[in-house]
Amino acid sequence: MPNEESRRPHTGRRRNEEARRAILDAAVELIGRDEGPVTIDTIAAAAGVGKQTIYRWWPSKGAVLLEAMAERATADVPVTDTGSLAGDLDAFLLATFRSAGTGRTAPLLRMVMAEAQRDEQVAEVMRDFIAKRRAALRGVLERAGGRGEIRADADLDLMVDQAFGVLWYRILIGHAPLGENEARELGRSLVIQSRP
Amino acid sequence: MPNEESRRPHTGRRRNEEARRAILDAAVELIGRDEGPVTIDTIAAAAGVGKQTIYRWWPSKGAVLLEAMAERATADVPVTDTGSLAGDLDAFLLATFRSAGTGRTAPLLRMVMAEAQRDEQVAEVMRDFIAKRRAALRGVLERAGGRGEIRADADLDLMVDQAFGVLWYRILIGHAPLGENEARELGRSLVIQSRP
DNA sequence: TATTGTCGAGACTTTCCGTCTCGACAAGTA
DNA sequence: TACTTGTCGAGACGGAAAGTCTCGACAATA
Repeated sequence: MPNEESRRPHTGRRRNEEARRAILDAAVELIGRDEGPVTIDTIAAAAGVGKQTIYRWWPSKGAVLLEAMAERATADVPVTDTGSLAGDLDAFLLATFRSAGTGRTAPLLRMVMAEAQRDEQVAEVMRDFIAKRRAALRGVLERAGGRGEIRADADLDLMVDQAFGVLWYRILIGHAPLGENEARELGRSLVIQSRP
Repeated sequence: MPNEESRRPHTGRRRNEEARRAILDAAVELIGRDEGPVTIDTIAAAAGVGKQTIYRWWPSKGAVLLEAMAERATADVPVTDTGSLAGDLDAFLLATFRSAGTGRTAPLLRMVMAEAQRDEQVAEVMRDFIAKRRAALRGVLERAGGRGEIRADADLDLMVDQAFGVLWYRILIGHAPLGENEARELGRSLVIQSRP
């Protein structure tokens, strides 16, 4: 089956980028403000948009939130190279905790994770997102391994999950803060447990 | 205001223990079987019970699932004393992973966590449950600290969250297994990072 | 035997999701 | 300029699920 896009150039009115931004921003804004329910109807109303405009471009509410989350995560957490495992971990974890643990983002992450549990389509995209974040952190560890900073029998995947596990666990339960001190202490414990 | 229970002894028909068991079991069974939706109606029907009988004793579906989860966790994971940190951690983590990572329980945990994100009442009880689990593991670490097995500046709360963080993160995302090997490897990394 | 509270069953209301339809409008085509 | 195509905001609509309410039956106690 040939691709229909290639047979015929696009006709008709184009997608409104302003509507897309308004939807993503309204969703995050509603969740962060924490006043009343966050539904497709309230998001559409807050964005000044019809419901169909949302469903035309996203399959579900979870997909909207997931896109907003991914947008922020990739923009806020670049991978830097300081030359040492301790430095790289500190940079990565500080940026990650700052981005995820902050006021508007944490409630967003909570709702995305909840949606992923009851919507297999959201879970699918979520796994892709998670895989990318894990690969970024794993890259930091592998680079340190190449410098001889990590013992040979260390379980890198487990270390990655320890880091993101603490992050998500604390976000979802809310029993402990996610600040700079916590990021640094976590980085330190990962360095210690992986030393040759 | 005096307690009404103390003024007048209970009269009328008593709570049916068999109905309670049937409700909790039906809920877990429905979630584990993963066929069709798990709602208050389907739980009531599967338990052979009226909806009102559920709402008389639990405020929401999440509360039912949370009770079923807590019931299993406390029964399946006793704290044992082997005399060494490595042994105690192994016993605790093996029992925990066996209980949580297994077929019927993991989907239950997923749904409870999801409910806790959108129901503050469930979240409240959830935090109590989590606090008890964390205290159990922290007790293991403190006992090891008393034996001089842990460095003085170790962050015990962070270690606890690393363990449960990995558990929940892998349950919720499903990107990696939660078997005996993983439990042992996790125990090993916690021992290494906390050595004096 | 009378009172009290639980039982199973199901009707009912409310909320939210997701689909469908409408007239208006914008972008490309003839 | 007309015509075609697809998006826009708005809202009606049906279905699913939560949670409330009522009913007659039944069990435990006074």
